[in-house]
Amino acid sequence: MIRSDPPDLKSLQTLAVVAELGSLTSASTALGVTQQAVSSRIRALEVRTGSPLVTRSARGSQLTEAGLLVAGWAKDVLDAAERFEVAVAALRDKSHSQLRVGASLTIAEHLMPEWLIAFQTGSGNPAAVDLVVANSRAVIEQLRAGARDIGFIETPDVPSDLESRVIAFDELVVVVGVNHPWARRRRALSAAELASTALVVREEGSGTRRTLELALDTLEPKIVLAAPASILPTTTAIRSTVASGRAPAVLSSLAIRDDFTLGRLARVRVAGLTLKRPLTAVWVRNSTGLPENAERLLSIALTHAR
Amino acid sequence: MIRSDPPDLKSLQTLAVVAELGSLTSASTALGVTQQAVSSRIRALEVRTGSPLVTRSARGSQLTEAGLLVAGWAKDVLDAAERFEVAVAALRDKSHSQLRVGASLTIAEHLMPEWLIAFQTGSGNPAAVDLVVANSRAVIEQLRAGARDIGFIETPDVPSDLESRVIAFDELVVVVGVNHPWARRRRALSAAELASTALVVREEGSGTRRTLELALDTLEPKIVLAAPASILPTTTAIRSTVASGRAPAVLSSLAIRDDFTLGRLARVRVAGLTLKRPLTAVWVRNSTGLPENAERLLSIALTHAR
DNA sequence: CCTCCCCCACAAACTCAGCTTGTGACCTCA
DNA sequence: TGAGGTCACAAGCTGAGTTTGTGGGGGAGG
Repeated sequence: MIRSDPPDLKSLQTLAVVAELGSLTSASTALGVTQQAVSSRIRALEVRTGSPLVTRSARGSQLTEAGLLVAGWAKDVLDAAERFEVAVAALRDKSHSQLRVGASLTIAEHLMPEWLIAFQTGSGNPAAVDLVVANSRAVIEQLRAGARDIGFIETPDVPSDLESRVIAFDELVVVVGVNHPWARRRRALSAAELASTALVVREEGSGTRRTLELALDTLEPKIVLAAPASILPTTTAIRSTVASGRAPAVLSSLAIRDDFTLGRLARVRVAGLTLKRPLTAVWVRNSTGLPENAERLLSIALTHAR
Repeated sequence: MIRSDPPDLKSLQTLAVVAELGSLTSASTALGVTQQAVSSRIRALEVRTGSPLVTRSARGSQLTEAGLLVAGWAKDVLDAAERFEVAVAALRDKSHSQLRVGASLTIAEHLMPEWLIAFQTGSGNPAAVDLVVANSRAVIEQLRAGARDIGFIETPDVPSDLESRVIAFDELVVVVGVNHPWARRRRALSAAELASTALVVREEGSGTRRTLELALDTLEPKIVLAAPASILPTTTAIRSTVASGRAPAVLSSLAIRDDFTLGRLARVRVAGLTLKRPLTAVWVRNSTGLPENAERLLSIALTHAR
């Protein structure tokens, strides 16, 4: 499990700025370091990639073909880092915040970072966001107590004393490692086949497991889930077990987006079984209505979920 | 343009390993550093995020609620970093490679990293990939000369002496900054409106600009493009100009995926104008057929493009 | 209850990657 | 030809992150 050393984000950022400004010197002033520091960062990147990345001239520096390519790849990493930063900032700025948001874990993890960036970008006033992560029940309690302006939860059971709006649907999907026989199946799996197979699951009481049991329960004839292959505490642990091992798992499609596109996991379709649960925005009903910032975040969430 | 300091990937990786292994000490051996180093990295992350991330005990360390959240966000960054690493490795390993790939810039930049990860992950033998980036004509020449095993290009004009297969379609889209009036339009733009507006464009001869001119040319009555607002050399430069400024641009949908989800750019629909161009895999027709590795990359490309 | 073991925190010394400072070569443009 | 720009090389510095060394504390097992 010894991966290679991760790339240095400062160097990647430097390359991006050089690409934008067209010279090492101007990039150095923009970054607040000396020209030599920029020069050395770029050189280090060139050593690491094994190709010249910029053509230096007396009139500035242009990216080479390879440089453009690397800069493009670097942009993906830097964008991901920006999402991370904004999300963490929201977690930290619990003080003097102008918008207090509650969210369940899946939403906070996989959707909120994008929403928050759009929230900060879209408007002139950079409102401080206070994000609290809790399960659906706790989010609802905090809303009622006036401790949150708006909440995002995953359960279908929304109390009637709260306003709510469905944002999107989270689908649970069956996934296997790419070497699992099911990965090459053409025909859809039957619900009975799935239920009779030992799965890797979260501990009892987890939302995803409960949703699966409920869905199987509605089928006729009733199907009971086989004993699990193993019980693991986190989604991440399940993910890596499935990727390397032999047992399938049922996970939120939000949680496995990357693994799917990266080819680490394969999705298996199941006939006659849809495991959807709504992602819902909730807020308290009162005369003043939804605060403006909360309103904006809600509309962003609706837009992004499409 | 002075962004905040980027996060330290080593710390993020450390958090991920701690989450997986359940103790700082075991994580330290996995990472090849001392327990104190791991402890200090986690502590630094905790200072940065302003919340405790792990609960230390005599039996190991579990992630807190906040820790799980941060670890989830960190995973996105680490995955992006992995894509970067693999793509760069392909660029560097020009020697003793078992698969020689040619690709045009857009494909190499936005699709190849994912394909390469799947390529390395999916099979037991980690073949060295030699990736060369060039325009479509150069890729075709290299294929004919036997210098490449397979190529991926963006033009519809595939010579008939080569085998080819369409992978997907790249669509050009009209984008504006989020504060641009078009961003709030409900009705689609007309082609004439678009053409009479000054755009930010690549220099003459660029593929995207050519595609736009051709599409407008097929309309009846013929529409001629207005003088550009500015001419910029790279897609990145166009992107930031559009994001902050007043002029629209026409860009590949692949190039602006992130800006769109991050809320930096907004897409504008144009009535009666579809700017699609095929992304095509090409290889030489010969008796031995496509080498096995090239075959695998092709099928990965087909799968991922869906 | 005591002892051993494992896990983690604290403190001080170290070390080297990356920075700044200082300088010079080179190109371009007027 | 000189002035103003760009970038590279060299040497010293500096501090963030590391190792080394040590101690506290909680569980497990006798």
